[in-house]
Amino acid sequence: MVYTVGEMAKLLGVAASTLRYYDKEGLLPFVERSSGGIRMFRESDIEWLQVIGCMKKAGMSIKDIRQYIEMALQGDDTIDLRLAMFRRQQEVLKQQMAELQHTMEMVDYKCWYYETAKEAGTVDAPQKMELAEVPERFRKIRQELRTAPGTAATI
Amino acid sequence: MVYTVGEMAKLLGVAASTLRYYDKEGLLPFVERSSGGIRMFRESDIEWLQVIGCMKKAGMSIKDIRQYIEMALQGDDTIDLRLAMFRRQQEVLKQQMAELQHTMEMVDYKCWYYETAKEAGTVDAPQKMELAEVPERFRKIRQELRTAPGTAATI
DNA sequence: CTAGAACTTAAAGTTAACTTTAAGTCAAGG
DNA sequence: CCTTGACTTAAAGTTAACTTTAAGTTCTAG
Repeated sequence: MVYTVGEMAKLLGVAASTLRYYDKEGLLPFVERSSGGIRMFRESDIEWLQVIGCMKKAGMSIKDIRQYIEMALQGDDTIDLRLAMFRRQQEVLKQQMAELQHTMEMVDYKCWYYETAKEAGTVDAPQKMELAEVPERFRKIRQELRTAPGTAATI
Repeated sequence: MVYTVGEMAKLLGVAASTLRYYDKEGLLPFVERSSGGIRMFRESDIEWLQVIGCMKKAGMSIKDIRQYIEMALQGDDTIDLRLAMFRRQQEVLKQQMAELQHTMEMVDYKCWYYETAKEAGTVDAPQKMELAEVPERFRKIRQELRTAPGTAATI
C-alpha cells in the first residue's frame, strides 16, 4: 500500500504542507517519487514518521532530527552515534520531567491557594496564612515562590 | 529592598529586555516607577515573577498570563475564575506529563534498539527481531511505532 | 558638576516551524 | 479528450516570544 502526501498527512493527523516542509528540510529522504514526481509514501515510512514525531515531542529541532536521519541512512557505521544521541535525549527528557513535576507542584499549590481563598471569600486567607497553617506539602513551594531562584530559603 | 530591571533580571536569571518586554505586554502592571520613570521592583514582586515563570513553563502564552494578572488585580471577585484557570492548567499538565512519559518510552526503546544493534554490529538485529524476542516492555511501543496513530495494532 | 553606566521608549530585527499563495503539472473518471 | 481534484515548487507570509538598535534620560560615584 502506498500513500500520497495528502493521504499520509490524514493518516498521521498533520497538515500535508507540514510533510512537504519536512521533506524540503531533508527529513524525508527515504520517500520515493512516481515518474511524474509525486511523493509515494510506503507503509514502512510510517515508522520513520512516528520517530520524527516523537523526536519533535522530545523538543528536538528539525535540524537535529535531520542529523539523525542522515546518520541512519549512512548505515551501521553510525550506530554508536545514534545510540549516543538517544542516550543524551534520555537525559534531556529526565530534566524535562523534573521541571514538569515542579510546575505541577506550583499549580497544585495555586489550586489550594484559590480554594482556600474561595472558602474565606478573600485571597488574604491563604496569602497571609502562617507557614505552619499551610498544608505541609505546599510549604516548600510557597517558600520557593516567595524568593528568587537560587536564593536560600533557609532558617 | 528595591531592584532595577537589570538587578531583578540577574536575580531571576533572565534578560533585562525580557522583563521590559513582559512589562510592555501588560504582565507587570504591579511594578512601580521612580519619579524619573525607572522601574522599581519590590521584594514582593518576586512572587509575581515566579508565578509568571511557572505559567510559562506550563506552556501558557503571554496573552493568557496577562488575563490572569488582570484578574488578580481586580481582586476577590475573580477568585473563582482564577481557581478555574489553575484547575484547567492542572489538566493540561497531566496531559503533558502523559505525553512526556510516552516520548520517554519511545526513547528508551530506541536506546535498547541501538544497544542491540551495537552488540550485533548491525541494525538488522533489532529491526528484524521477532516480536517475541523483543523485551516485553518494548513490545507495545514497537508495535505502535510501526503503525499510524489510531490504527488498531490488535490481533 | 560631570562622566559614564544603566536606565527609558519605539521600532525594527530574529528565529523556528509552519502555512499560504501562485502558477503550474499529474492522474483518474466520464 | 477533458475536467477536476490533488499533486508539484518557490517564494512570501505568519506567529510567538524575544532581542537588538537608536536616540535620548536618569542616577551615582568621584
